[in-house]
Amino acid sequence: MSENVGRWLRDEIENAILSNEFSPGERLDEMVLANRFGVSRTPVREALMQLDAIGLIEIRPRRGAVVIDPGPHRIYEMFEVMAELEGLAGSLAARRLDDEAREAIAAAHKRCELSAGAGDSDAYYYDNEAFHKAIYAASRSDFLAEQCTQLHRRLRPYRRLQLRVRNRLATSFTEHCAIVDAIFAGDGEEARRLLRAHVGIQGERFSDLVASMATR
Amino acid sequence: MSENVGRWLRDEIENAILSNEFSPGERLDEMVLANRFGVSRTPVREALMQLDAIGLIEIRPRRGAVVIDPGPHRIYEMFEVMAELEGLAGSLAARRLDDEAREAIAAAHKRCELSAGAGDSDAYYYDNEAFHKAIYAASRSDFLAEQCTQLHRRLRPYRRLQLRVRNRLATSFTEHCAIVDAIFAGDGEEARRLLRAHVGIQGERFSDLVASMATR
DNA sequence: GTCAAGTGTCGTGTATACAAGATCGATGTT
DNA sequence: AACATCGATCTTGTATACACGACACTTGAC
Repeated sequence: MSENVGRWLRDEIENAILSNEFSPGERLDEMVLANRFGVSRTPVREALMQLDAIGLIEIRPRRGAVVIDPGPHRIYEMFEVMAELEGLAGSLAARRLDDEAREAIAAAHKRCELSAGAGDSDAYYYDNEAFHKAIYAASRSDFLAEQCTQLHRRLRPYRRLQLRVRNRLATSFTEHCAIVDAIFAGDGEEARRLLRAHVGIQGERFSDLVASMATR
Repeated sequence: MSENVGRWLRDEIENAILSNEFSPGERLDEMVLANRFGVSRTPVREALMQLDAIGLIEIRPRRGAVVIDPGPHRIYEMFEVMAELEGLAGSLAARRLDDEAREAIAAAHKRCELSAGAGDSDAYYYDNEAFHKAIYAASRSDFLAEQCTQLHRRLRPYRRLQLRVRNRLATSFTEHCAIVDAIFAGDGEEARRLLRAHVGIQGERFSDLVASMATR
């Protein structure tokens, strides 16, 4: 539990939303949440205000809070922006790479290889996350790293779906290999291009998924 | 005044911070703010929680809120990210341009020409903002437009300093011309490159400014 | 039978009260 | 004289109380 209840609740509710425990469009009743977590309405409200500011929920005056449903199109837009930011991170990483960052990326890449080889999509999910975070760190831009991490979190639920798609694990790892090569070679533009494609393809795959579900 | 006091206060305090009325590092006392705006502590706290979530202030548990001082390096990082996002917006705008967006950009560009010609840096400041917003809108990506607008706001105080630099007005407008040409020609990659440079140079100029002040 | 208006109930918005921790100063000791 | 410890005061964190608005249900009229 964090130092103050409000912040703890924010994380709790945020996780509940991102893990789809609270579905998009669902109403978040302050008293229900307060009872569930055994606190009063005050810290619950503070948590909700913060989630509203972040954009995870919407508080309509006098009408309560609902979980925002980004909708397929907006999710695609988010992937599009994410692709650009990851591309920048890769480009900077290639230019600014030092031994420490190199080791971190190599280690994360190695773990991805193991979980991809084992076909363990849950394990790969986490190792993949660590791999991308290693690249953010290597960019040596704190602000960029924060922006990427935040978007990564927001897109987590939609990304997770895709690893179950046939062959995506192997394809993803192959793309990682090329990315690592480009970064280690110091080729910033190539790293940018590859990462942009690597992330962008997830947005497109997501679109395909939605389209196939809509026409089903 | 917005529909509820909390949201109104958030905007009010946010503006006060962005216009440097509250300086970086300054302590924000809840009671002082409450008295100043004639409300109780509750909505003040809600506003502060939101500003904390956005990253404008930091609330240290039991020790109060202070305005975050990004520091020159982080501001440079923010310009770097902004350059990338504006580049993406320009690239999308070039590809997706329709008549309405074309008109909006042309009109905003025209106003920039007038204020630049008059050497009116205050007017140019606002016209420039409108010009960039027209490009965000032309990108037809709501999420991207929001991200750009948010960063634009955050960087406002630092951007404003620069228009006073000698010849920056004319240079900026010249860059705008090339950007408009690329977008209207449908050349996404050129628009991306030009916008990236246009925004990126502001980060570099800011760095120069800081450096010159530090060695003064 | 359907639609509209009014009333009641529920939930949010703001204020206030109380509790707990942090800071600063004073006093005592080394 | 300087440092540490204890205490008072001030500020934040949480709870509770009250007020106002929204929504739903009921009742009456057309």
